[in-house]
Order: sequence, then C-alpha cells, then structure tokens
Amino acid sequence: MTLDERKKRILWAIIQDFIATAEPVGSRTLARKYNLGVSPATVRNEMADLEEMGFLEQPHTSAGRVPSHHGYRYYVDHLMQPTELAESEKELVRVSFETKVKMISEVIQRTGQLLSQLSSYAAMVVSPCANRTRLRHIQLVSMGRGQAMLLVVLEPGIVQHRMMELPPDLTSADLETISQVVNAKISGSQMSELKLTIIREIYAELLRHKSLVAMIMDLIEDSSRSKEDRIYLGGIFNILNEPEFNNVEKVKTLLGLLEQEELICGILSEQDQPGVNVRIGSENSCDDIKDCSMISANYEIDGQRIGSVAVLGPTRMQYAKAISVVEYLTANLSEVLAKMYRS
Amino acid sequence: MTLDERKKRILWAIIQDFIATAEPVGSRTLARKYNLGVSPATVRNEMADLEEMGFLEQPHTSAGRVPSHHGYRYYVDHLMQPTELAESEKELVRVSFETKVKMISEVIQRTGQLLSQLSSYAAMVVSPCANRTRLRHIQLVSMGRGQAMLLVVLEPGIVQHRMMELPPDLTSADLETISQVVNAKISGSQMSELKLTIIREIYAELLRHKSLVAMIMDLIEDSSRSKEDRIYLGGIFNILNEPEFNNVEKVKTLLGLLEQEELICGILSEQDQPGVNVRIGSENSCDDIKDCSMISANYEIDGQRIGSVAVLGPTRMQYAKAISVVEYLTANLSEVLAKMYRS
DNA sequence: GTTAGCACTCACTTGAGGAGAGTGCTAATA
DNA sequence: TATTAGCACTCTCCTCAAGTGAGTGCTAAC
Repeated sequence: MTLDERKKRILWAIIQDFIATAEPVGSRTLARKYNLGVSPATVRNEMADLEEMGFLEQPHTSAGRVPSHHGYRYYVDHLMQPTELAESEKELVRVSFETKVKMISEVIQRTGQLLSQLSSYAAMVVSPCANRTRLRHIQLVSMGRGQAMLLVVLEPGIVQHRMMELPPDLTSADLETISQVVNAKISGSQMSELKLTIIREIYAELLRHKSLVAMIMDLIEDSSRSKEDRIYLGGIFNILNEPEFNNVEKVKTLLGLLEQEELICGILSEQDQPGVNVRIGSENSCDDIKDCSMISANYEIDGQRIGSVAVLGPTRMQYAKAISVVEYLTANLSEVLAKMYRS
Repeated sequence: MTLDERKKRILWAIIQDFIATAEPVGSRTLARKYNLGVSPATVRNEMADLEEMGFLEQPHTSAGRVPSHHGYRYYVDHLMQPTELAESEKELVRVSFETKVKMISEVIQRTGQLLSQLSSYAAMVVSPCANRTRLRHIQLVSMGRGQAMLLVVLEPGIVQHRMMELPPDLTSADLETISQVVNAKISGSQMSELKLTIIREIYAELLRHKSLVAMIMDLIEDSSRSKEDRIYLGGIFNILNEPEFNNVEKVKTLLGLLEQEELICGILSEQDQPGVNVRIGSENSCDDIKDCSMISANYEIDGQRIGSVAVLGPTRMQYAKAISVVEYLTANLSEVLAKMYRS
C-alpha cells in the first residue's frame, strides 16, 4: 500500500492535528493550517480516498476525520519524524541518574518517574527478573526459635529472601557450614546448570543435613523463578488529562488492569522486536487497552534482557516524543545498571 | 451535645439511608421506610433541629438532607452498631493467611487484597518499617570487580541491601572476616545501642579495614532508617464505583496523591489512638482527601508498632463494615507475623 | 407536641429551534 | 484530466423554556 506524496502529506497533517487537538479534523482547517497549497475540496477528495484505504475514520457523516489504528501504524512506520529530547530533558535524566544510588529499586523507581514525567503518559517498569541468571551467593541466617532466613543473591544484584523452619538440634555454626558448602558449589553457576550432579555433591558433603539441603535447594529454585518481579507504576493520573479518559468507566477498567501485576508483566514480556516496540490500539493483546497504545522496550545487561519499561497512553499519542523518551531512558538505564554491576 | 432518643433514631436512619443510596434523604421516604411512627411533618421538624445542631446539611433548599462530617462522627461514636464479619468472609481470610508464606511481602500483599475486597474501598498497607528495630545479621557478598553487596537483616525479618565500592586489594576472605567480626559485635543489638564503644571495638579488630568498616556502619545506619517502606495499594478502582467519584477531576487528585508514597506513609503514621482510627472528611490532615474517610490501624509484633493498614473511601462510607474489616485483618496480620517471626 | 394542608423552591428532564462545522456532489475551470 | 467553487444536506451540540416531581417551611387545626 503505497501513498503518493500529497496523500502522505495530508495523512501526516491529519494525524498531527488530531494528536494535538483530539478533535476530528476537517478539510477546511487542514488546508489552511498546514499550507497544503490546494483547496479544501481537493483535500476532501483525498480524505475520502484515505478513508476508503482504511487510514481514516469518520465518527459521523458530518464530522471531520479521525485516524484509524491503521493510520497511526502508517504514521509511525513511515511519516513520523523522530524527535530528539531537549537538552533540558537530557539534563534532567542525567542528574537523576548520576546521584549515587545504592539499590536497584531506586533506579527502577526513578526511571519510572522520569518516564511518566517526560512522556506525560502512564509509565510502567518491570524490575530485573531473576530468571535465567547466575547465582552469586546464598546465606542462611538464624532468626531464633527454630527458624532461619535464606538469603539468595542473584547476578544482576537481585536479592531474595525466604523463611524456613529448622530441625531443632541445629546450631548457628551448622548454618554457617551449610552456607559455605552450598556457596562453594553453586555460586557463579547458571540456574539451569544446577543439575543433579552438583546437588549430589552437596548432599555428599552434608550428609547429616540432607533434608535441610533439599529444602534449601527448593527455595533457591523458587526464588530464582520468582514471579515477584516488582513493578513500578507511575503517572497514571497523567493520562486522565487526556480527553479520551473523561469517562470514569474507562478509568476504572484501566485501573483494574494496572493492579494486576502478573498481567502487566505478561504484556510487557511479549515484545517481538528488539529495540522499541509500538503497539497501537487493537495490536495490543489485552482487550482492556484496545484503545490505548503502548511503547515498550527491554533493558539489558551484557546484551541480556533483564526487564522492560513501557509507556501507556491513548492511541492518539505523541508517538515521536514517547518513542524517543522510551529509547533514551532504556539506553540510560542499561548503562547505569551496567555501571552498577559491571562484571 | 446529647440527643433525645427520637433524634438519634432519625439521625441514624438518615445516615443509614444516605450510605445506602447516596441520595439526599427526604422526610416522607424516611418516615415510611424506617417505620418511625411519626408523620413526615414531625420528621421535618426534627431534621430542621438536627441541621441547626450541625449534624445535617442541605444541598439546596428543596432537596432532602445529607449528613455532615459532624453527623458521621456522631454516628461512628454513638449510633453505629458494630458488625461482625460473615463466616464466609472470615473463612476467606483464614484460607488466605494459612497457606504457607515465605516472605513478608506476600503477607502484606494479601492483606491489602483482602482489605480492599472485603471493604470494597481502596486499601493501603505500609510494610514493616525497619526503624527502631534490632539487627539480626549482616553479610558482605562480593559482586566482582571491586564491588560488594551489603545485606542487612533486621529483626522482624526485613532485608535490605546496598551496593558498595571496595578497595582494590580486598579478597573474598577479607569480606568474610569482616562480616563475621561485625556480626559478632552488633547482631542482636538495637540500632540505638550502636554506640561509639561498639564501633571502636570493631575498629580495633579490623584496623586494616578501618575506612571500609566506617562505610559499612554508615550503610547499616542508612538501611535501618530506610524510608523505603514498601507500600501496597489495592482496589483503587473499587472506589470509582462510588458516585462521589464520578468526576474525573477528583479521581485525578486522588491518584496523584496515592502515587506519593512518602505522603501516604506520613498520613498512615499519624494515628493518635491505639486500635482502629477513623478520620472523617475534614478530620484528615491532607487536603486532597477532605471528602474521604480513612479507617486505619497499626499492626504489631510483641506490642510494637511495625506498620499500618488503612482503607480509604468516601465520607459516605459503610463505617461499621469497614471498621470491622480493618480490625479483623490487623489482628490476623499481627498474628501471622508473630507466628512467622516468633522470638 | 403532632399532624394535615398548602404554597413555594429548585434540580432535572424533555423537546424544539438554531448555529456551526463539515461533508458529498455537480458543474465550471485551467 | 485534475482541481476548484458553490451549494444543499447532515449531524452534533448548545440553549432555552416549559413541565415534572421530590422536598421544604409555615400555619392552623387536632
């Protein structure tokens, strides 16, 4: 489906205008405002063509035109000119990221804040997922009265902890020994490499505590596959400024959706393309956001995907801006994390 | 300010009715629906009195009456009959809490979910704050290339972690030694007891690593006073069902508020009474929720406050129900945590 | 002290009319 | 042949007036 230059120009202008005003765009306004050099009548003819091709829609007979999802898609793929962030915005990101952070969760939170602030849409950040990563360290800590805490440190600096019951006759020294033996065997290994052979070796060294070790291995397994990816959501109130969310019903649906962490994780993990993904309206797999667009990207350490960020807004979205914000922040986030956990 | 029996009856009926219908209550309906045994005219007279006393308000001259904040306060203090949770609801709580949980954050999350589900308002839970608590364990874990992670385990099972730079010549064994020495000295002590004497002793034993130890002590201090209380928010979409939130502006204000974690923490920590606190409308310190009511309570371990839960809804709230939900869940939460960390 | 009756108030609904923005079609023009 | 001016038509939205209904306050009777 290839469009001639004038059609492109007109489609571009319509989308541009609609994004800015949220009002159906008429031929007269368009011709005047965008200096198209042709009369409204000509524009009308072109618009009728574009509508027939599926790029535009008409809310009702005597209204202007509105871009269809299809139209937005064409815009994003062919018409939109990428915008760079303003110097002041870059500066803001730089300042936010350069102050010394001590925990991964802080970085995540700041990214989310920046994301929503710069894009003025809702932001979502999934914190590094522990899956498919290396074990760094485990540690048993006695918590008194027959209980212990198992600390599991995974490679990009993720810490998980689990409580466990202890057999009555165990001493703190025992815990320390077990920690050391298990550490010696497993630390640095990929979760998937935690094969039976290693486990057997541990059993062999810790015969006395066989059942305890089994429990520990289970808990390690459990924490490494933990779905408890923390999600940062922010700036939801931002999108309430958009006229498409003037309807409380819609807001309710959206909020209900956003509260379902697993669902959000799922949506964010299904990114087909490398780099920035744009899902427009019905391209979203989830019904509740069929009239939203989502711009998402993965961030990585050493080229390995460890989490995602996304921006959610109405289909009538400032695509160019949102895309560059997501792009810029993902790059920066990857960089900051790499610096934190260079290895 | 004492009311005769009939006035009490009428005030009670008005509030009851308004809570149920969200419509201003008229004399006719009231007299009929609640079998007051007097004519609408009499009810009107009483209503006029109650209005003069400040318990009722009139949206406009020819409308029915609506309870004022003052009226709700009287209702909560004197008129409301406490409701007990239904067996099925208790069962739900029991089931949710009895399945084995491995982390404190799971319990928090479930509590929040139950809170919003049972009350059908928005729920907030502040996770255990590390402040004023005992140190259980610290552990240094090498993260490669001159970096280490400091794990700090605090008494009720809170885990914090911090990244730190290491001097280049340090070995893993050094880290282990330092961990052990510091642990031996400080574990079990209250944060406030971490006086200079102890720190001097540690310095004495670890002369070679003096500056590193100083950094560690700082980070321990930092994590114990960490404001990073995690907040669980849930069921916000619930309150969008209430007619008072049909206005998108209000929703926006509320969402904006709820995203400010520190603010929420602040609001939740200012509970004057032991047990369940009820803040009605303008009794709330924060302007943005001047037309909401908040029911909150602290949960504890060993009688010590370690966090709070709250329910937020319109002033036209099912107080009796909400109060009993908060009460029941706080008690259960305290119990579960005590069981998890019995000491 | 209670009640019936009555005039009055005020929000909300309904429907008609008009304004305005925009369209599609046709015929004239370059 | 492509473009444009002109025009009738469509449809939403705003406004305004009239009518409806729930509720009130006051007064006089019980």
